[in-house]
Amino acid sequence: MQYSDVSRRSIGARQNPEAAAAILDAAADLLRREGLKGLTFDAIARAARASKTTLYRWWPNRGALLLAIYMRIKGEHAHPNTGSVVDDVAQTLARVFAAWRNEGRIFALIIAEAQHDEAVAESLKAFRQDRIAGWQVVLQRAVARGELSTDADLPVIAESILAHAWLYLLTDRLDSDPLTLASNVMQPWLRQKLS
Amino acid sequence: MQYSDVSRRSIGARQNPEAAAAILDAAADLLRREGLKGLTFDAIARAARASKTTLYRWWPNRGALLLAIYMRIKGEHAHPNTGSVVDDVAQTLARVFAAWRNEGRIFALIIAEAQHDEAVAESLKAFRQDRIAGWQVVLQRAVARGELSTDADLPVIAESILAHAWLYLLTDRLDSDPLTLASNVMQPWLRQKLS
Amino acid sequence: MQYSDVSRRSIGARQNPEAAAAILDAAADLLRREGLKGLTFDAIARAARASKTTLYRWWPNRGALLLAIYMRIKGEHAHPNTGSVVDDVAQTLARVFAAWRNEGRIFALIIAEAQHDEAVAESLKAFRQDRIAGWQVVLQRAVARGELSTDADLPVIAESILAHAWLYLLTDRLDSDPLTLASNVMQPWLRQKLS
Amino acid sequence: MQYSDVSRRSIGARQNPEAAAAILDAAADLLRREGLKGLTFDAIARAARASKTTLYRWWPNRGALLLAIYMRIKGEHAHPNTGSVVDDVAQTLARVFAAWRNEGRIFALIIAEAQHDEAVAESLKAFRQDRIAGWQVVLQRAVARGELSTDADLPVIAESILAHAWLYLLTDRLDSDPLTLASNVMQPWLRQKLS
DNA sequence: TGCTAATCGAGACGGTACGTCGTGTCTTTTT
DNA sequence: AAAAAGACACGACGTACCGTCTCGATTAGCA
Repeated sequence: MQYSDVSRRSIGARQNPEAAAAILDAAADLLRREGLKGLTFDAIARAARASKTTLYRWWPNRGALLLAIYMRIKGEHAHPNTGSVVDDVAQTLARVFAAWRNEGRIFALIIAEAQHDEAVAESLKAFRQDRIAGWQVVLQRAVARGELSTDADLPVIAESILAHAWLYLLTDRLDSDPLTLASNVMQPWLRQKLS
Repeated sequence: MQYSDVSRRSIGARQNPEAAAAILDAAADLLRREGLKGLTFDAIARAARASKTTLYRWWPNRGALLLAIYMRIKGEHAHPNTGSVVDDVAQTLARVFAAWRNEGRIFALIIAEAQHDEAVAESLKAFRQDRIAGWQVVLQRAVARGELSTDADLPVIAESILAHAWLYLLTDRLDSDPLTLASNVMQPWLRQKLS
Repeated sequence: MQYSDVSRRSIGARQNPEAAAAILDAAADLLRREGLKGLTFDAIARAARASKTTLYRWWPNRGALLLAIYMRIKGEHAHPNTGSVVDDVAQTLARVFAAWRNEGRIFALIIAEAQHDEAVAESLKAFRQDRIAGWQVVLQRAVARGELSTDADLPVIAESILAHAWLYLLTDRLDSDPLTLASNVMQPWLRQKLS
Repeated sequence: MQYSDVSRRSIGARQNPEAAAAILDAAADLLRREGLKGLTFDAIARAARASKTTLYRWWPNRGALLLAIYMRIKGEHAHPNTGSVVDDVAQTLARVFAAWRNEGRIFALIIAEAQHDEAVAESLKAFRQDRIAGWQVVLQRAVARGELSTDADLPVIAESILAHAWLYLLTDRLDSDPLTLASNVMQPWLRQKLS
């Protein structure tokens, strides 16, 4: 099956963003329709009327492509600011879990792919570090509010959140209540515990 | 490279245990030497001097084979009792990480396989719940010692430990210092916090 | 386009002659219809409903395949025995030229292929030596008849005939009169020259 | 590997001879170093620091390019006059074979290319007829000397020499002894035969 | 004792994907 | 108008794995 009707041309000695867009569209579509097994470079090229060379020029391996698909679908998001770090975490987890569910668990597949593909592992590492950094914003606000101690090890907390999120993804529990999870994860770090 | 020197014969109208053993040995060995990529049915058959028919007869897919390898390798183990929950956790993590490293990260591949193999996912779930239960022993001793509050949610703590262990496995950080990790994970739950 | 309707199965741990036959049929057909450019391993496999692996198992390179096609089309032939070596050569050349014409000049393509493919060159060399040996039969009869001197260097004469035949093939003169050519080539070697 | 260090620029609305020269140099060099397989438009462009556009503008196909390379390399040469036709032929063959060897057997590739390129075939035909005419000079001297009969068919003899030369080229036997070949080819035509 | 039935090694088979390479066309920017 | 540069669609290359199959040899248990 073919995704685009027409193929594109070169636009000179530089990469054509239209090609990348068409490829990602076709790939995301394929993934949704056929699952991970159907997401081959051959099939994507066929569907996008692109050449495999072009695919490999943009993304040198399957993992890079998966990450690109993921990034494109995920979109941007700001961290919520509810005034409570537990709620902030809960809301963020809710949004992330929803996204993971809708995308056919692409992200789980990326993690799986990283287990036997060095390059994917590398890309995933960079992505993970970016996410860890992202959580710091939320946590720093909690410190400012006095919810967390000023000497709390924020990267450790961020990684803990991430570890739980991944576990829930990998064990197919994305339907769990995010608030409960957020509470379980964050509770021990809070300064004033509920009596 | 070839694992067995001689090939086996049929021993009549029943399965030959030697064949199964040779196959699992060869598979485990391949996994250690060549990594996850090299663990193909073709390569295993070649190395074990077995026929693909035999492999497929016993283990119809890669997931089944992986679980068989893992079950064969992993042995039993008791939880240590050092008098400090952080040390207990650290020692256990050290042992688990060492095992995971030596096995060529089979367990990571099983998690990966579970992402697109229902049967493997099911087996993995049972295994995970067993591990969670196992941690309770260590944590209950900590409660008895007064390190943890009596109303601490032990399954939540156990799952937190597991989440971090998995994260470290999946992100290829099995060489990290187990004590640091144990400390980071357990610290917030301890009763005596630093003022 | 597809040549065979059904694909074949394995017939055990040995090559299936039906597969080879279907492949050669499809290849010959493709060559006739599409020319040398269309004769790719991919296209042949597609047309014959065979896997590329099977093609490569039988013929490791294009030249070997070309030779096989040639051999299959060419068929067997005995050297004529007219009582005159010039006529024998003329008749054989006539038959060879006719075959070369009908086959879309496959043999010229084989020679061409041999110019940049070591393996083809090797196969062609073996074939050529076989042909040289074949000519000896005709020449020995001529020696017996007294047409050629007993100390004539038969391989040299045979190679001379072959050189001329190749030249006519490669320069697209297969329509030339074989008797004139035979006469030109053989005349100087004959013992009794026509006055 | 790169043939030119710097790339050239346009010299206005006309072709840049430096570009043509660099391209032919690079092509000839590539042919010598990498063989016929390595002589691709991509590789030439890379080595000559030229753009493929320029290559295709000047030589629309491989045959045209090959002929250009050959014309550029081959120089002029006179036929030797040793007093013996066999030696004349031997010396000429020696020179031709040496040239063919040094050129990376370009001429063989031209013959090959002519098998599926009409234009190349045409050029090759003209070249061949020129060579036949060239041989007449040598043969006429032999007639004058009495080595050949006055009613010998010189074009036939010339073509015979050429047929053998081509055969040796195409079957990769350019290292053969030219004197033996010349003797084998010319012997039967000589007037004084060994009794 | 001979027959049946299942297993074994072996490896060919049709498929399909891989990642790379060459082809000929194109656009852009510079001269 | 020509030059370098290089992206593009296309499609072939040769290899690897997959899962299925057929074969001939083997051997235990049943008749």
